[in-house]
Amino acid sequence: MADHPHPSDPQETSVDEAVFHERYPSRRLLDLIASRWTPIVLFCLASGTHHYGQMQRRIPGISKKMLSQTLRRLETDGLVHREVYRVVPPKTEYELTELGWRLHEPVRFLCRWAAENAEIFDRIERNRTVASVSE
Amino acid sequence: MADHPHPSDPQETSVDEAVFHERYPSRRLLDLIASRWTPIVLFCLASGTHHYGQMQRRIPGISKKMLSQTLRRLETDGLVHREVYRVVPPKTEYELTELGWRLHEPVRFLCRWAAENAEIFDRIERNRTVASVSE
DNA sequence: CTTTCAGGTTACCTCAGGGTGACTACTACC
DNA sequence: GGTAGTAGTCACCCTGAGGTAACCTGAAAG
Repeated sequence: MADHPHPSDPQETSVDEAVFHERYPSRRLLDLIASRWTPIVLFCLASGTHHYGQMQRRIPGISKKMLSQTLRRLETDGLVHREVYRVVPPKTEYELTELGWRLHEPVRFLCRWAAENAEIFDRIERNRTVASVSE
Repeated sequence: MADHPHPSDPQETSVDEAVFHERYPSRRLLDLIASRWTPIVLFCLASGTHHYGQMQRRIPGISKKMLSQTLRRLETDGLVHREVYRVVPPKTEYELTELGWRLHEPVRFLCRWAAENAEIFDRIERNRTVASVSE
């Protein structure tokens, strides 16, 4: 599948070597923010410490399962701190760690860029619908 | 699933309304760059016009199917221009459109940020392996 | 006795993204 | 007649992300 590099083409160094190998930071960053709920949860916590139920209310459409799953992943990654209070009824608090705050930065950039360039996405959508009509 | 907003909590406006609704630019941008091969192909074409086979050689691990599928999606979205030369053997050229170039911008930012903050991902990986060992 | 509340877990199902391998077309070259 | 080279498509399968619904805990309140 991965061909031998073409000896006859001098400028043909692989893209992957440069930036997108699985273990390169760019790929890792993409993997982190690509999952559906991660950036949303990150954003939610960026506005302050939250309880579980509070987050579920603030993020419409998220299921309990996905909320805990996402939080657990972020916790083991060290991006979110989870503080459990052994009271009845239970109480748990989530907040971003320093690492979490740093990751919030590129996500915030993406959102701002997307908002400022919103018209790009309208153009893309138009292209897409034109294509599907004349197909 | 999505609860009624809690009337007793004044600051509890939904995160989704703010930035991550399906139709909001930030979500659209994420959807675009989240798929495995899209940013790679974008990056590859950012270094100049390419032929199909040239790209397959420069992007190790990509299958013919995913390469054409990705290129087709980018084409119908208007991010990539495809020029077919009806010669034998066949020849096709791909290049970024103006729209494609604009989308290359945030992707490039992500890569640069990731490279500059590479140590974050090492820390995350360490956290992850520690967690899996003591589990 | 059973319902409520917060904060979950578990089992089960679906669907899309992605991978593999075979096959196509057309001509030139050996 | 066979094979190579380019640019694909097609049919099939597999995996993992994500969704749904039921269940659990433990004390307190009705």
